[in-house]
Amino acid sequence: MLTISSSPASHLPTPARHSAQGTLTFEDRIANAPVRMIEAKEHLFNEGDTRTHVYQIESGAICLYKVMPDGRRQVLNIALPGDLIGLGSVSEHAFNAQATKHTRVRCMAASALHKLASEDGHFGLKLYEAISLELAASRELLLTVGQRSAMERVASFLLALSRRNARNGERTDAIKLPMTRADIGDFLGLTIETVSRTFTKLKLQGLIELDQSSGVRLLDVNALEDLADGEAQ
Amino acid sequence: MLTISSSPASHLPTPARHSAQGTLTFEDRIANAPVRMIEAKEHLFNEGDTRTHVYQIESGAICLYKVMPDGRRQVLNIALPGDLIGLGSVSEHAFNAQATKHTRVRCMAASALHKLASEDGHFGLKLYEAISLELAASRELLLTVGQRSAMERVASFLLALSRRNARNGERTDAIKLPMTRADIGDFLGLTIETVSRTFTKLKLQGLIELDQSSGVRLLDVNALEDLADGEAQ
DNA sequence: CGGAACATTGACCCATGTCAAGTGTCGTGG
DNA sequence: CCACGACACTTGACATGGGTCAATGTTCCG
Repeated sequence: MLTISSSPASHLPTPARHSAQGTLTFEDRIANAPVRMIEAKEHLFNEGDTRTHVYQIESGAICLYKVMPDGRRQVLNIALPGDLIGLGSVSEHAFNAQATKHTRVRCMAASALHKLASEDGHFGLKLYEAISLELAASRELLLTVGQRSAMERVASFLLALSRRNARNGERTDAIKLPMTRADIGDFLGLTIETVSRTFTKLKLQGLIELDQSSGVRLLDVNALEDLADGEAQ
Repeated sequence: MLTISSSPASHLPTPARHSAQGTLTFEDRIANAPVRMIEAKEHLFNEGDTRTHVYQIESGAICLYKVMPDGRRQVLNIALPGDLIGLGSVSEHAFNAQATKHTRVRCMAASALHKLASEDGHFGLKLYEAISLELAASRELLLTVGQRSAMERVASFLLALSRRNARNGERTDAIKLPMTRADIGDFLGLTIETVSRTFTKLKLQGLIELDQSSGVRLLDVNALEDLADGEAQ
């Protein structure tokens, strides 16, 4: 099942309580960390930058991607509100993080996180859980990009966004795409043209409805699921 | 840079020392964990199985893969000696693990690991580091599968194995492929035929030499690197 | 209103998939 | 030691999904 972003700890209820050691919980700390605003197209960090902070998205969307010397681009994830980005143990970022729209993030110093984790095992396990969800999402995307057809990829993608909405208590049949066709294409390993053609094909088949190219209504979720799983026709 | 398997902690020197709390280090524990033997084609675990253990490979190779209902298969990683597999926080495995040849693994109960991590932050950070390397490798593979051509994918793959050899102090210009063309194909998102044709193409270009289909000699690493990075011709 | 950025659509092409023979290579049993 | 079968790999001929290039539409914002 394709997943948009890792959706870590933040989605659990986050009561303001204290851990055994009397320190603040992971959720508390993030919730009170300083905010930073990023404009559309602005980069939060680039590949090769020193990993200074870990961020949690409050609103907006951040596109995580890698580029090849000739400009080919692979989007690794599209991080949405609630998601943590920048986790990892290597001292430099291995990818770029760019806002697709006006975005607010909470910033926590990586060194502070590291210190807390080494002092409080439960805190460290939180990081471990968060990153292991990211890994699962990355592997799911790998399956999609490596094995599925264009139709199947786009169907998987739409369902992933729908599930994401479900988790946030928003409607599951109406999706607002927080990114361009180019971002979707580079996420799914397709060109803009193929993404566009695939949307129209899905529309002609009566599975979706398009509203101004960034609004999508899912008309037949079951059919989309069969498609995504390669069980169509 | 494409990486074969995550290559975690185990590659650091592993002197038998004790951590601050007087408990054994991660490396000590793994090194003394019970061994299990697996025959070629046998599964270590399957998708959906309860995550009971974390394993470290001593010898052999384990192919990690996901399958779709219709049988399409994506190999996520090919774990080699030294690698940890089965890390993650979800209670069930999200993929299958199958030996490609006779393999020895060390087994550590996941519950014990979890307990140790919650008690000793440094121990937890080790897990975090190990899994974050896996994530980086998975994302690198995603770039390869999503953006590179067949030639570029195979070149990246061979170089990944070569670097892997380098880290183990083995020769970097002679590679023994521990898996079939089918495994390679499903790893790179290609068919067996395309993998085979690509090998012969590389051979005709004088970049590699083949010995009985599982031995590969790299004749021009620089050219292979240019190829892998999309900088050829 | 005008222009830039984004999206759609069409025509064509090509890299890779599919299908179908072959050709090793290896292990087993006669 | 050889014959045989199983399996993996290679190679060829052909088909096709998705890429490329180019034109047109649409949306949005100054």
